[in-house]
Amino acid sequence: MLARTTEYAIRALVYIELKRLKGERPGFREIAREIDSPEHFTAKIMQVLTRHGIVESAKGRGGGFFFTQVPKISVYTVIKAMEGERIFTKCGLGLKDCNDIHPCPIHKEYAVIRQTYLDMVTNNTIADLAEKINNGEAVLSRLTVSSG
Amino acid sequence: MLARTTEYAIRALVYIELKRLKGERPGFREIAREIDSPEHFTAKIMQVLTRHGIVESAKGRGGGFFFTQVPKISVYTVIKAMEGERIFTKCGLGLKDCNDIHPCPIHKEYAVIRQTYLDMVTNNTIADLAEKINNGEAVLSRLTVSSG
DNA sequence: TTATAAAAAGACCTGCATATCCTTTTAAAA
DNA sequence: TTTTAAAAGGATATGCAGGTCTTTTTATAA
Repeated sequence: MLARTTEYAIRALVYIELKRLKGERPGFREIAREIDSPEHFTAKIMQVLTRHGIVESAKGRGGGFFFTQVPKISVYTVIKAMEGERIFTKCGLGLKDCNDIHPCPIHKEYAVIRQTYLDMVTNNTIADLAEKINNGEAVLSRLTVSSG
Repeated sequence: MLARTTEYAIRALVYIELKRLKGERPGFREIAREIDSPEHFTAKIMQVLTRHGIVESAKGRGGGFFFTQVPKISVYTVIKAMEGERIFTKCGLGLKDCNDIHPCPIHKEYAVIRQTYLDMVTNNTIADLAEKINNGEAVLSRLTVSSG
C-alpha cells in the first residue's frame, strides 16, 4: 500500500512523539536504530519531513528532531507529503479514466475499500499512534512500552 | 495496491474472455492495443500467465491466447501468480513482526481493510468481470460493450 | 515444401525508489 | 576559541519493476 519511505516516515514520527513525552529529542541514528530503518536513508527522510514543516529539527550539539506541541497531524498528511495522494484516487485495475460514469469492473467495491483506508489515515494522528504504544496496546518494531 | 504488471494481467484476461464469448482468440498485439498496455511487455506477461496454466496459448497461424472454458479463476489467483500474496499479509506500517500479539498501531483497522480487499478479489472471477462489461455495467479502457 | 503468422525465449535497456557516503553548516559545550 | 556533536546538502550507488528488441520455435495455409 504505502511506499517504504512513507512507512519509515510514519514510524519515525511516532518514535519522535514517544520521545517528546519523555522530554527528549532523538537524532536520526537513534531513530533509525529504534524503528529498524537504514540510518542514512532515514536522515534523508527526516530532511523531507522537516522541509514540509511536519517536524522540527535543531542542528549542533543537543540537536535532533522534535515536536513543539502534541503532533495532531494526521497520518494522511504525512502520506501526502511523502508520496502524494495518488494511492487515494488510482483505479484498482490501473485504468486511466475510471470513474463513476465509466467504471472499471471493480470500481465500486474498490472505492469503498480505498475510502475506508482514507478515513483511517485521516482520523488517526501521529499522537494517536504514539498513545496506543504508550498504553501498551501496540508496538513499534523493537520499541515497546516496556523497552524504553 | 497492485503492481502494474498484475493490472495488465487482469485486464488482458478479461479481454480474452470477452473475445472468447465471440469465438475469437486475440494475440498479444491486439490485447495490448485494447487494454492500453505496452505491446512487448504484454507478451511477457502472457507468457507468465500461460506458464501458470491460467490461460492457454497457441503458436503459429491462427494462434493467440484463449480460455477453453468459462474462466472461473478468481482475481486473487491471478494476483498470486503475478506478484505473490505479500500484499495480503504485509503490515500497514512495514513492521517485520506485526501480528495480533504484537500489533502495530494501525494493525486492526488495516487488517479489516486488507480482508475486505481479499474477499473482493477472491469472490470475483475473470468471467464475472467480463460479464459486467458485457452487461454494460463497466468498461475496460477503450473497450466498451458498444465499441467491440 | 515454402511462406507466413503467431507465441516463446532470451538478452538487454531504463527510470525510479531505495540506500550510502562524504562534505558543509550550525550550534553548544569545554 | 576550539572541539565536539548534530542536521543539511550533494553526489553517487544499487536493485528492481517496467519495458524493448531480436531470434527461435511452432503451426497453418498457400
